[in-house]
Amino acid sequence: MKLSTKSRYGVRAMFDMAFHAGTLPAQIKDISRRQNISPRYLEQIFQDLKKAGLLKSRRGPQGGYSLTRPAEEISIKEIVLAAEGELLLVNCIKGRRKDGESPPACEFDNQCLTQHIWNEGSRILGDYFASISLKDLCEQGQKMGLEKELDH
Amino acid sequence: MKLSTKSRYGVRAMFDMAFHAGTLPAQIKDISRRQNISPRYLEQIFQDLKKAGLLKSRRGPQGGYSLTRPAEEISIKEIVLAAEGELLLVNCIKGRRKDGESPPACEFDNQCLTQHIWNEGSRILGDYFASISLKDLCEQGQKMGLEKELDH
DNA sequence: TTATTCTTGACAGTATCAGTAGAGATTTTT
DNA sequence: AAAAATCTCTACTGATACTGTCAAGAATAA
Repeated sequence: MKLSTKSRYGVRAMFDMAFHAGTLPAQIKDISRRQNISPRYLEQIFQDLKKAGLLKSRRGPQGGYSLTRPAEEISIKEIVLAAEGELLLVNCIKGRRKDGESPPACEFDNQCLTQHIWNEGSRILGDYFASISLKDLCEQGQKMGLEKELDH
Repeated sequence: MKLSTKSRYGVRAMFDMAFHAGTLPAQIKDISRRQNISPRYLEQIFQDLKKAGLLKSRRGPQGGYSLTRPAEEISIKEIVLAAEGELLLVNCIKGRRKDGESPPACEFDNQCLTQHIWNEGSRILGDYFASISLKDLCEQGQKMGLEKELDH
């Protein structure tokens, strides 16, 4: 029931980008240094975040990554979702495809009382994460007196 | 971010016991048959639930397990807690022992903005699980027309 | 052209999960 | 006292996912 480090690093990295944002894209090496995350690993995470449409990139000198949207429009939920793949406490019924080819669902299917609990729990958690934006984190960081190290 | 099968099986098994409760203790073999859970694995889970004080046991013929408290006084949170060991989305700060020997905490410690989010998420999830009792599940099971198979 | 930076895919060690298994302890029944 | 039923404890195992590392390549700015 633990979040993977991808989620935690992902959120930290995205916050870092929003907090230290300058005019030029932020680079892996700076983010990984400030956040103490393995740069090679962060690369992978950023690919996930990019696929999810949260980041855009630019190669070459002066290149790097930048947020695709303003910080107040990016929620923790989106980041966790992109990093984790999904936000479900159980695997029971995920899928439920329309083409009839349903994945190996729980054998109790709709008769399962506990299914509802896990789904509701997932929803509640997702709603909480959705209620927090990167901007919220930035404001909190400023209150705490975190130093801004402007990227360029 | 998935719950382990211990939690899911644990809740199902505890519900099963509450729902089919007779005068004598419920036995592993009956519960595992009805819930389609490996009996040897369920043994292990029940040891955890027993250590947590949710179950009591009796050996020998006519022996088995029974709930230590009425179904309305046992919440899903307690079961998940017993099976999962803890209800925390991250490992960052758990521990914080008083003897100074603190476990390897997150290097950012209190400066970590995201820590608060994960802790709050854990709390919210725990509160939801705490709001549901085994009795609630039993009532729902009755509404759904689940057949009771009284143990003895 | 060169240096910089992201991109893609493969690889590996470790830990955890999910389950199996065997031998032992306790209790009831006969 | 013996036998059978049931829980108890510990160890083991195969599969999977997690948490990285690494190498070679592609794009871009200077």
